[in-house]
Order: sequence, then structure tokens, then C-alpha cells
Amino acid sequence: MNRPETITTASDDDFLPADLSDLLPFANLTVDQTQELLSLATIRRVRPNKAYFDEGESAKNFYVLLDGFLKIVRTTKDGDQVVILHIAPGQMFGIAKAFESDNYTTTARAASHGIALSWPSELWDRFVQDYPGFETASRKAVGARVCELQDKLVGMATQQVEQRIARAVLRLVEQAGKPTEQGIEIDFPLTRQDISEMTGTTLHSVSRCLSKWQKSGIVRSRRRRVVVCQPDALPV
Amino acid sequence: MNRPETITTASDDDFLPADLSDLLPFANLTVDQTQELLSLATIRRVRPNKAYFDEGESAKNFYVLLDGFLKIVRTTKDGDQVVILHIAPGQMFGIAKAFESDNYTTTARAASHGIALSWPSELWDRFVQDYPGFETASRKAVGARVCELQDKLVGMATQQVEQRIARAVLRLVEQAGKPTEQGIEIDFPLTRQDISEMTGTTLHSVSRCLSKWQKSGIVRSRRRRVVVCQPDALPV
DNA sequence: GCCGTTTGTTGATCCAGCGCAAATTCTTCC
DNA sequence: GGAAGAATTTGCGCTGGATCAACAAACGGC
Repeated sequence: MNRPETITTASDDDFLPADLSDLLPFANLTVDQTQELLSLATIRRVRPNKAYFDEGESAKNFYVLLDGFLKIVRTTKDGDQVVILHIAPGQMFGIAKAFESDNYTTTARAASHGIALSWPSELWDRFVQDYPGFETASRKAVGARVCELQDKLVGMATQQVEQRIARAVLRLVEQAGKPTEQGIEIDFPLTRQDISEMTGTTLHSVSRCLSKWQKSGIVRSRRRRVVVCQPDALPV
Repeated sequence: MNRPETITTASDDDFLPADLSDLLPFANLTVDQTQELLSLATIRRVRPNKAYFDEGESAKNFYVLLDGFLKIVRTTKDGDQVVILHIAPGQMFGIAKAFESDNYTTTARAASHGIALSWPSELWDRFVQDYPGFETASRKAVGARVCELQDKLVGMATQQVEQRIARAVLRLVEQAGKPTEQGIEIDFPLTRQDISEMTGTTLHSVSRCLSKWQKSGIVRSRRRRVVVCQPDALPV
């Protein structure tokens, strides 16, 4: 399970997604089409904190995340990382083609161990033509992303740190929440630093918030783990 | 010139855009196609501070701005306005169709008196089919917008107020700069409040900044007017 | 011209949250 | 099992900017 990053064709790989039609972009395809899709795909396994691709790189591929989570990140010239958004399994990413762009404008970094299907960007137009719903799905993805960016921007402009952290945690719960006895757990390792990069604050402030919430029984957090017990009690 | 808002068909109107091919979305069209385009269009004139459309409204039309400037805005539940971005002449807006969305997610408010062409959203698909370059242009617009949103987000997360204001002013200079003897003037009325809504700060801080810059001779601002004398001297 | 409204300036005060520092806990690797 | 490293907690002082407040200047309408 902890083997180094590998790149293989889908058919060679032992990880066989049982049903691609779970993935939004490829709903309503025939069996043949699904086969074709897989035969064209390359599987990439990426270890935590390694990048699928980097900001500025030429956009050679587009991806669909099968398993794991990743963060879309930008780095400023003085080294600050800012997390733009998170990608959950089933979602497309690296879709520069949808922006008519030749390069990635962000870095896609694995939050947890991840598996993704990838295709060369040259196939984009063919997918649009051959697979009904593919373009629609890509546009929806873009729309959702724009919406999320707008929300984040408004939040950054108007909300206090505590609210921003609450909102960020809540969003992660929605995207990556796994029910446990304690409450809903965010299903990938998440440090205070990570949260601070999502909310434009410091890990110290995040730590203070989580501690406070823990005392009120709203969350229950261990090292790299966050469990939300009472989502509604978060000071959104 | 100051007549109330009017809605007319393009051919009825006295404002006849000499050359639609200046507008990115409609480059490389035949004369016939341009004619057709215009005959389908409705012209909307909107007075300063009035909206072309409002957040949440069903996306009945898409637009191309002919003249004037407008701000894409979101309002929070407690009344704070946040300016997401600005639109300059020649650009498309209200393109919910590009996001596969049925409603506008933002408000488009005229910064200065504005004139726009609009078409019913039902025509979008036809435009995509009939007009070469239309879809490409729309995707580029979306890409540019996403990029700008990302930049803004990173700025909000990492920069101090003064830098954010400087960046915002600089961007406006690029988008709406008109050369004068004094320097480059931002070509529409712009209050301190407006700038504060773009940068997530208060009009007080903006005023202080501008005053400071004025003392150094970097800018020269009157009521509702900002002229940048030394763009390079702005503390970006 | 006069008056009301909108916009801009500037001072004074206050506090959320950052920066720094030190201690503590958890994890991994010898 | 112990040492080194990574992640977290917590205290404290300081400051960038928000908030409050008062005034000044510009403009539009009559």
C-alpha cells in the first residue's frame, strides 16, 4: 500500500474501478465506451504531499480523482502556500482545457494517498464529442469551482478568523466526512497548518479555535485528525 | 445622454457598434453573421449603480458590454457588499450558461453609465454551433475569471491592506486606464467605499492610503476620481 | 446663492489576531 | 526502548486596522 508512486495503464493495474459510471463525468456511457475510456487512461498513484502537477507546468493531462483527497494550491513568491480548494473522489481536476489554457495555474497536491485516472489533454475534444454529458459535467465542475472561489473570497473579505475556520471545517466535513461513533471525521490527515493555509491565518489561531471548540464538545481532534461532533454548533 | 434605462432591439437603437469584430467573442464572423447577431440582440442601457441582473435571479440572458464599466458583486446576509471583479467593454458577462447554471450567482452593477448587448440564454447553444470562436472566447473568459479570483484570494490571504489596495488600483488602471496629462486615470467614478469593497477593508483605510500616496506624488485623486501618476511606485 | 446630501479626511481608541517563544505530546525510525 | 522529529498547545506582548467620532469639502437641486 505504501509503494512508491507508479504510473501504469489502467488495464495493467490491479486497481480496477468497479463502476466508472459512479464518476459524474462518465455517467450514462455504454460498456464499450467505458472500456475504451479505461484503455486510454493512465493510472497515477501519488503519495501524500506529492504533486500531481505543478503550477505553471504545461497542461499535458487532465484527471479524475478515484480515491484520496487533494488540495489545489498556490504558492506566493515569498513562499506562502494558499489552499484554493479541495478535490474529492469522483471530481475532475487539471482541466486546463476547460479554460482554453495551455498551462496549469495551480498545483495539485495529494492530501492523502491518492489514485487518479489521467488522459492526455489532446483527448479532451474527442471526449467532448464522443461522451454525452462529459462537457456538461466539466462545465458544472467549473461552475462549482467559480462559486466556491466566490464564496471563499466573500468570506475572506467579511468574516472573522473563527468563522472562516468554522466554514472551512464544515466544508471539509461535507466533502470528506466519514461517520464514526464520535461524530463525523474528516477522512484525511489534516494539520492545523493545513487549515491555516485554507483560511489565510496562522496555525496558532487554528489551534486555539479547535481547543476552544473541543472544550465545548463541538469537535474532537487528535494529531492530524479532526472529528466534528456537533456540526450545527460551529459558529458559522 | 442621461435618459432613463431603455431596452430596445439593436436595429432600433441609435447606438450602432461600428464593428462587432472588435469584441473578442465575435471575431472572424462574416458580415451576414454580424447582421444576424445584431438582429437577435437587445440593447440595454443601464444607469450608474443600477443592476443588469441580480444575484439569484434566473439567468434569462447573457451579455457583452459595449461601453462603460461594471462590477460583479455579492452581498452577504448582513448587507456587506463585496466586489468580486470588474468587467470592461468588450467582455462577456452573465454567462451562467458557461457554468451550466440556471441562475446568476452574482449581481452585475453598473459602475458608470453602461451599454450592453444581450441575448436570451436559449441562443447560447446556437451561438456555440454557428459562430466559430464563440465557445473558445467564452472558455477563455471563464479561465481569466478563475485566474483573477485565485489571485484575489491569494492576495486576501497573504497581503496587507496597503498592498491589496495598491494591487486593486493597479488592476483598474490596466482595465480602465485613460492617459491624461497628470497620469493614467481610472475611467469611471470610483469612491473610497468602492475600493474598500474590492479589497475587504474600510473606506477609512483606503482614504488614508490614497492620502499617503498623494503626498508622495504617486497618485492624484479627487472626489470619485483616481489618477495614478507613478504606477511603478505603488507598493505592490 | 443656499441647503441638504454624498463623499472624503483625519484623529483617537481599542482589540482580534499575529509573531515569538517555550513546553508538551505524538510518531517514527533506529 | 530511546532519540529525533513533527505536530500541537499555550502564554504574552505588540500592532495593523477596525471602529467611533467629528469635521470638511464637493456636488446637485431649487
